[in-house]
Amino acid sequence: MADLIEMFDRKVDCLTNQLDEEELIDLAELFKVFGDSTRIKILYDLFDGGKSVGEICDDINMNQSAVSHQLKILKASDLVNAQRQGKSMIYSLADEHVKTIIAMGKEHIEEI
Amino acid sequence: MADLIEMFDRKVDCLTNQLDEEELIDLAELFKVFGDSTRIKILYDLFDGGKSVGEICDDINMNQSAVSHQLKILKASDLVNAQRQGKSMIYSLADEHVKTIIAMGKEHIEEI
DNA sequence: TGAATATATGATAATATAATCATATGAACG
DNA sequence: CGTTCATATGATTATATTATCATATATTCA
Repeated sequence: MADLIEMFDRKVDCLTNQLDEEELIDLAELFKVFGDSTRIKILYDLFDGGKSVGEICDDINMNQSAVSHQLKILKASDLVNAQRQGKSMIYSLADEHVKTIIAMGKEHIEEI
Repeated sequence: MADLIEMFDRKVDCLTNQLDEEELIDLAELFKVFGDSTRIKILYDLFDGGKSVGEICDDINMNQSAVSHQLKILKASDLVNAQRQGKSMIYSLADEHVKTIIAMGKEHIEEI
């Protein structure tokens, strides 16, 4: 029941386009995840499809432990999915939002 | 709505112009600015127009010094503009990108 | 000019974050 | 099983960040 009420509240928020304090805090949490160069390199590296941890390490030139720690954060934020394939773990972008969010940021930086 | 989708597609296309490491670091810097709840509250508070520091403090319920420090960071990132009006400083969003970036984040959060 | 108001700034302390190192877990295969 | 390869995790340390406090600067107006 609480779920329903919460869901309803979210719909209403969406309609009125108002964000309450808690949502703004969640938003900040989300952007904080994008706000680290290692993580954003990982995300960008995954733009062209799923990759193993080892491949990511090679691509962005960071050691395995650092990458693994950051992948954990990305996964906890639902920005990437993980899937085992033999000895490897294949990470991939969770959805298209990741791309659009990065695209928006890029646009701002380029001062279009 | 179709306009929006079209716009996002264009942005994503824009991403095919590859980002180099330095640009990715700049991007992370930008998102880091959005990744703090005080700053994002300030930005959101400015959605409906320019406000003085005092008004912002009241709206988001933070003390003047904290707000001023964060406004400085927002200004350095070109996310807000400042303009003196008598004894007050009026801060306003620098451009529409701020709104679209926040809107993208909101959409991601709501779709989980 | 001097008081009052609005904002900015510098120093500090508390907290958060990320890379590194060492080690643990898990899968494949002889 | 035991070894090897791939990834995850925990502890530690170095660095970054933020709110707070005290104070400085800037503007208006009597």
